[in-house]
Amino acid sequence: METKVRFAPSPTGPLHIGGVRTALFSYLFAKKNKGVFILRIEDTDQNRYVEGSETYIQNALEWAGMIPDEGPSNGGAFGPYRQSERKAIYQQHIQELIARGKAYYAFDDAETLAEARKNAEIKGDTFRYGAENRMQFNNSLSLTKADVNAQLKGDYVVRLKVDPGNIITVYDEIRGTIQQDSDLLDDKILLKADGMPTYHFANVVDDHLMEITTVIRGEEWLPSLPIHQLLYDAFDWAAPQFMHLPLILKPSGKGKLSKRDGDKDGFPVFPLNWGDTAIGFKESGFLAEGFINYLALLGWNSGTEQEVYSLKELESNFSVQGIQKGGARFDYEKAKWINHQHLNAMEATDVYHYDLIKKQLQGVDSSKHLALLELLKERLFTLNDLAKEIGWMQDPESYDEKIVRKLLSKGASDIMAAISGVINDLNDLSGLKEALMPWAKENEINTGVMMQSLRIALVGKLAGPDLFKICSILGKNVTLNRIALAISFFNSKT
RNA sequence: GGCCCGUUCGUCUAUCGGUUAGGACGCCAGGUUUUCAUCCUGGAAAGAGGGGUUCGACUCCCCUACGGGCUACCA
Repeated sequence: METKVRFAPSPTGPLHIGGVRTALFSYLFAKKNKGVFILRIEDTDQNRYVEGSETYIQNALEWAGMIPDEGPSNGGAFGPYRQSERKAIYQQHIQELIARGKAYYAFDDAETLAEARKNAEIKGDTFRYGAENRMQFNNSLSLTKADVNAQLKGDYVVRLKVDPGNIITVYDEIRGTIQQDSDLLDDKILLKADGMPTYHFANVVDDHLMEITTVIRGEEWLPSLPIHQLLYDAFDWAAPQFMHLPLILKPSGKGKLSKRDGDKDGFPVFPLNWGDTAIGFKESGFLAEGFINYLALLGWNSGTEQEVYSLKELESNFSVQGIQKGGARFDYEKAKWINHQHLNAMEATDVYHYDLIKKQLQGVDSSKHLALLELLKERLFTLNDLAKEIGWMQDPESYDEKIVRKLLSKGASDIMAAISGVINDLNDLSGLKEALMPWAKENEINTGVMMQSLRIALVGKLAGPDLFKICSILGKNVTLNRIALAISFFNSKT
């Protein structure tokens, strides 16, 4: 049987990093098994619907390189792929469940239930709408047929009829067998008063109809797995296999990772920008593969010591055995390091394709762009790091005075003047090192002082890439000019 | 509160009864770079606690602690 995995987010805002990882594991599992990856939009809650979310989800998946084989935008044989467009399907199936005696109508209003909940709480109990008390409420099990028919003209919901006294056994591929006493389960609402299904019902019906073989979702769904199993049983359907992924936790402290953590410590928790309210990994200078690579490592490992993977490598190396049970803390430093590995492995010409890179290169002579990237890409952890690495393309605004004083006492001005002479005799500066080093030796000039003086003259401080490469990129005129500028500054200090 | 899941260096993790408990990020030191970063080498750093089972437990079982999730006509 062909493996079919779905990613089923709700369009309630930008896709969180945890959602992306669920998508990633689903995608990887599908690809690993030469199966199908499906996107299904779970928009059954009209109150929480946020405009633009679906587009965001699509864009995020596309950026990450996880293109769905079937979904709302590209269709497929099992559509529609938006739950809001499948109302008739749910209606039909809810009728089947009622006919089978596995579900029933309920007419209790919100106040009644709220009060019952409050009373239970006062007694220290957990409120449950179930076998032990369902006859005390207004529903098609407790009311006469005539009353039910009358009530059906107004608002109603449909509830699952959970039989008491059973031990429900479910199986999770990551955690193994899990058992649950059915007495502790609620008669969950399957169909809401607005005619829309709840998650539990829509999910089971759709997964079955779409012939999903493997359900991969967050750990928060584990407690409702027995309910879902009951639903499959009620329809006489075979349940798919289940994998419940561990959560992504805050970098430190308690709880799961939230947008707030990112805002506080200045890192993204979303794949892409969401208006100006949330920053994305993409805009923060991450390569899609670096981002995905890090995410894969949060809760999965190959069992080898390899940590840097391309998407393709992840697709072929992915395995359920490598999925972690416990939650994983988010670590932005490691994420950047992974990104750095990917960046470093790229050709400069490929790095140059990124808009983020081009933006930082604006105002720089375009004939020098590639040479700059060649020189600097190994220093980048994110694409956005380029700007601070090319500061020396501008004449220095100031000189590190502490170093200047030190160099002054060692005759820096005279050395620089002499260097100017050497440079002046050169046609271009690509051979500067070969010219300057022997010259210094010959004239018994301290190379340390020479190099430091030159660096201060060109950069203003003792930092940055190889000096001779800097000179070469800057060119003869700029180099000479900066040395002259530095000499006059040095002299003003004496 | 009830139910469910989890727990190896600070962090991500390897180990699937017998190991000097391995790797990576971060940190520290040294080297390369006559600078900084990169890079290379080295170092410090872990089995939550208590009971079992076993010749032998990080590994299997139980209890406790801690962490997380669920407990909506939200997903």
